[in-house]
Amino acid sequence: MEKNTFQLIYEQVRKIPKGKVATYGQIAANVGNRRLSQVVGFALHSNPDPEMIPCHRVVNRFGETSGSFAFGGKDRQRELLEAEGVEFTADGRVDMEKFMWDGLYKEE
DNA sequence: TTAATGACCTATC
DNA sequence: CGATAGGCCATTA
Repeated sequence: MEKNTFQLIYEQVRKIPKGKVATYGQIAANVGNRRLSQVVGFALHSNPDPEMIPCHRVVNRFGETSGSFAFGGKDRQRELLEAEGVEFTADGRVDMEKFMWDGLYKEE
């Protein structure tokens, strides 16, 4: 069982604590290469395992999804995050300054 | 197999 | 300071 890039990405996404959000670049950095930011989005876009891949906890650098969502709708994301305790701004974004995942670069 | 695109980010002009 | 272009990795057609 080899760990593909997708698996690594899913690992980070699953490790996101409830009530917080992480950015693609952030996850990519934790995976190993920050350039994988796009691949992270791709992994979630494909969303082969939505049951274990909380895409709603993953947002871009601005705190919002790019419009697409594999769960059922971006509106669903706001509901899910709000249910987790995440606050949203009038801009319709998540308060990254306070909810951005703290687990940065976990070097072993 | 090659080419192009992609839920991005960073650096530069 | 603001906007534009590029780049990187992987997937899909």
